[in-house]
Amino acid sequence: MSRLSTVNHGGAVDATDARILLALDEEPRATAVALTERLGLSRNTVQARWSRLERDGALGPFARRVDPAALGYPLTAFVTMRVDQLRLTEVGAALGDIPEVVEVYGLSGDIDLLARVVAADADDLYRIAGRLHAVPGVERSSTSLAMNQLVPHRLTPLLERAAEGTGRRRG
Amino acid sequence: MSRLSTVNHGGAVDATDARILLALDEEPRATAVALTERLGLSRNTVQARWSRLERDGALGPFARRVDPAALGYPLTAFVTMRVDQLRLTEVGAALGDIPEVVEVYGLSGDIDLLARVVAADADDLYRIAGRLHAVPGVERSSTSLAMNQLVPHRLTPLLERAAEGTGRRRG
DNA sequence: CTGTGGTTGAGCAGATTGCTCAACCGGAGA
DNA sequence: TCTCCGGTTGAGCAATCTGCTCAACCACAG
Repeated sequence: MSRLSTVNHGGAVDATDARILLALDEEPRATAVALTERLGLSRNTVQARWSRLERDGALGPFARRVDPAALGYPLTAFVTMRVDQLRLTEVGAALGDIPEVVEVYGLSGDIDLLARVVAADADDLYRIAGRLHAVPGVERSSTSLAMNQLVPHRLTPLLERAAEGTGRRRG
Repeated sequence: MSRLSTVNHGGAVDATDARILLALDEEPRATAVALTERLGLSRNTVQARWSRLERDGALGPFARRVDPAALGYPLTAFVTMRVDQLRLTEVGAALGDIPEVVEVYGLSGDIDLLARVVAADADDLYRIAGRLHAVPGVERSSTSLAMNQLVPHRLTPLLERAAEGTGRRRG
């Protein structure tokens, strides 16, 4: 395998990939041909890399782009939990059964779990928070409502950084 | 009132939209024609709704699909912070200047801010955490490493719920 | 020097898109 | 009940794009 601008394997994204991703970020519905022109690459290259990114899992599921607010869940809250470590798996499964639980992380430190939940309104959130708290194995939980997004989700800065040394691989 | 392709306004997603989104989730590169067949809708409908979803902001930026790990940042951590409320905006801006800060929420409760950060490795994380802590206005911060994802990010359950009363309009 | 792998340009049949039009259909309002 | 309105549908068409294959290049590793 080469290293200079390699369609690398394993999950790394090189500068060219990053440029493709940035272009797609600006124009999600762009065709391969459009990227070809914008990036000055050949269509073959664009398609090969794009396919690879999609296949190698560098791109998460499409649903990540869906805005919960548009779906009818304008409220977001974070629930921190302390749980019985022996029942961690069980708790994870139980949380997974709650549709409004969007994601759950196991954390280091004195908080065991962090769950991000969405809700239709305050009552809904109250109900959901209660449901989380009631999960067997959960010893304590605390719910914080997301009041505003100081920094909305973004990866662009990192993509731009990755795109900088165009053609170069990571050191 | 809006007239331009108004399936529903404001950002609500109806059952048909949800079905389209679910289909796209299964096959992100699906063509409109493919969706047409899979969903039993006309091509016109699919295209009109898809365009609307894209334009009305029901779909977040493409970059949300990019996996930080593939980008070279396999570590995720959550940093909770208490800040000088008067300097909240200032702090937000400062956090936004740090590329590894993927998103920041202002929270209710005794924790003011929750930042999600990604890092290349432990050292990198340590450096970034330090940088957050050093932001003027930040009084206290605590970093927790995301050890594992008990529930990986997903919206499918909510989409399925929304898709259920197919043919029914928003409530 | 040679093998390897990524990139490029070319080509082609077939699929897809963007757009427009007319006809339908059900609900809201007159 | 009748009429208007907006969403849905089917159809059609030119232009574009995709999927795939090939041969030629090029830089690097061995």
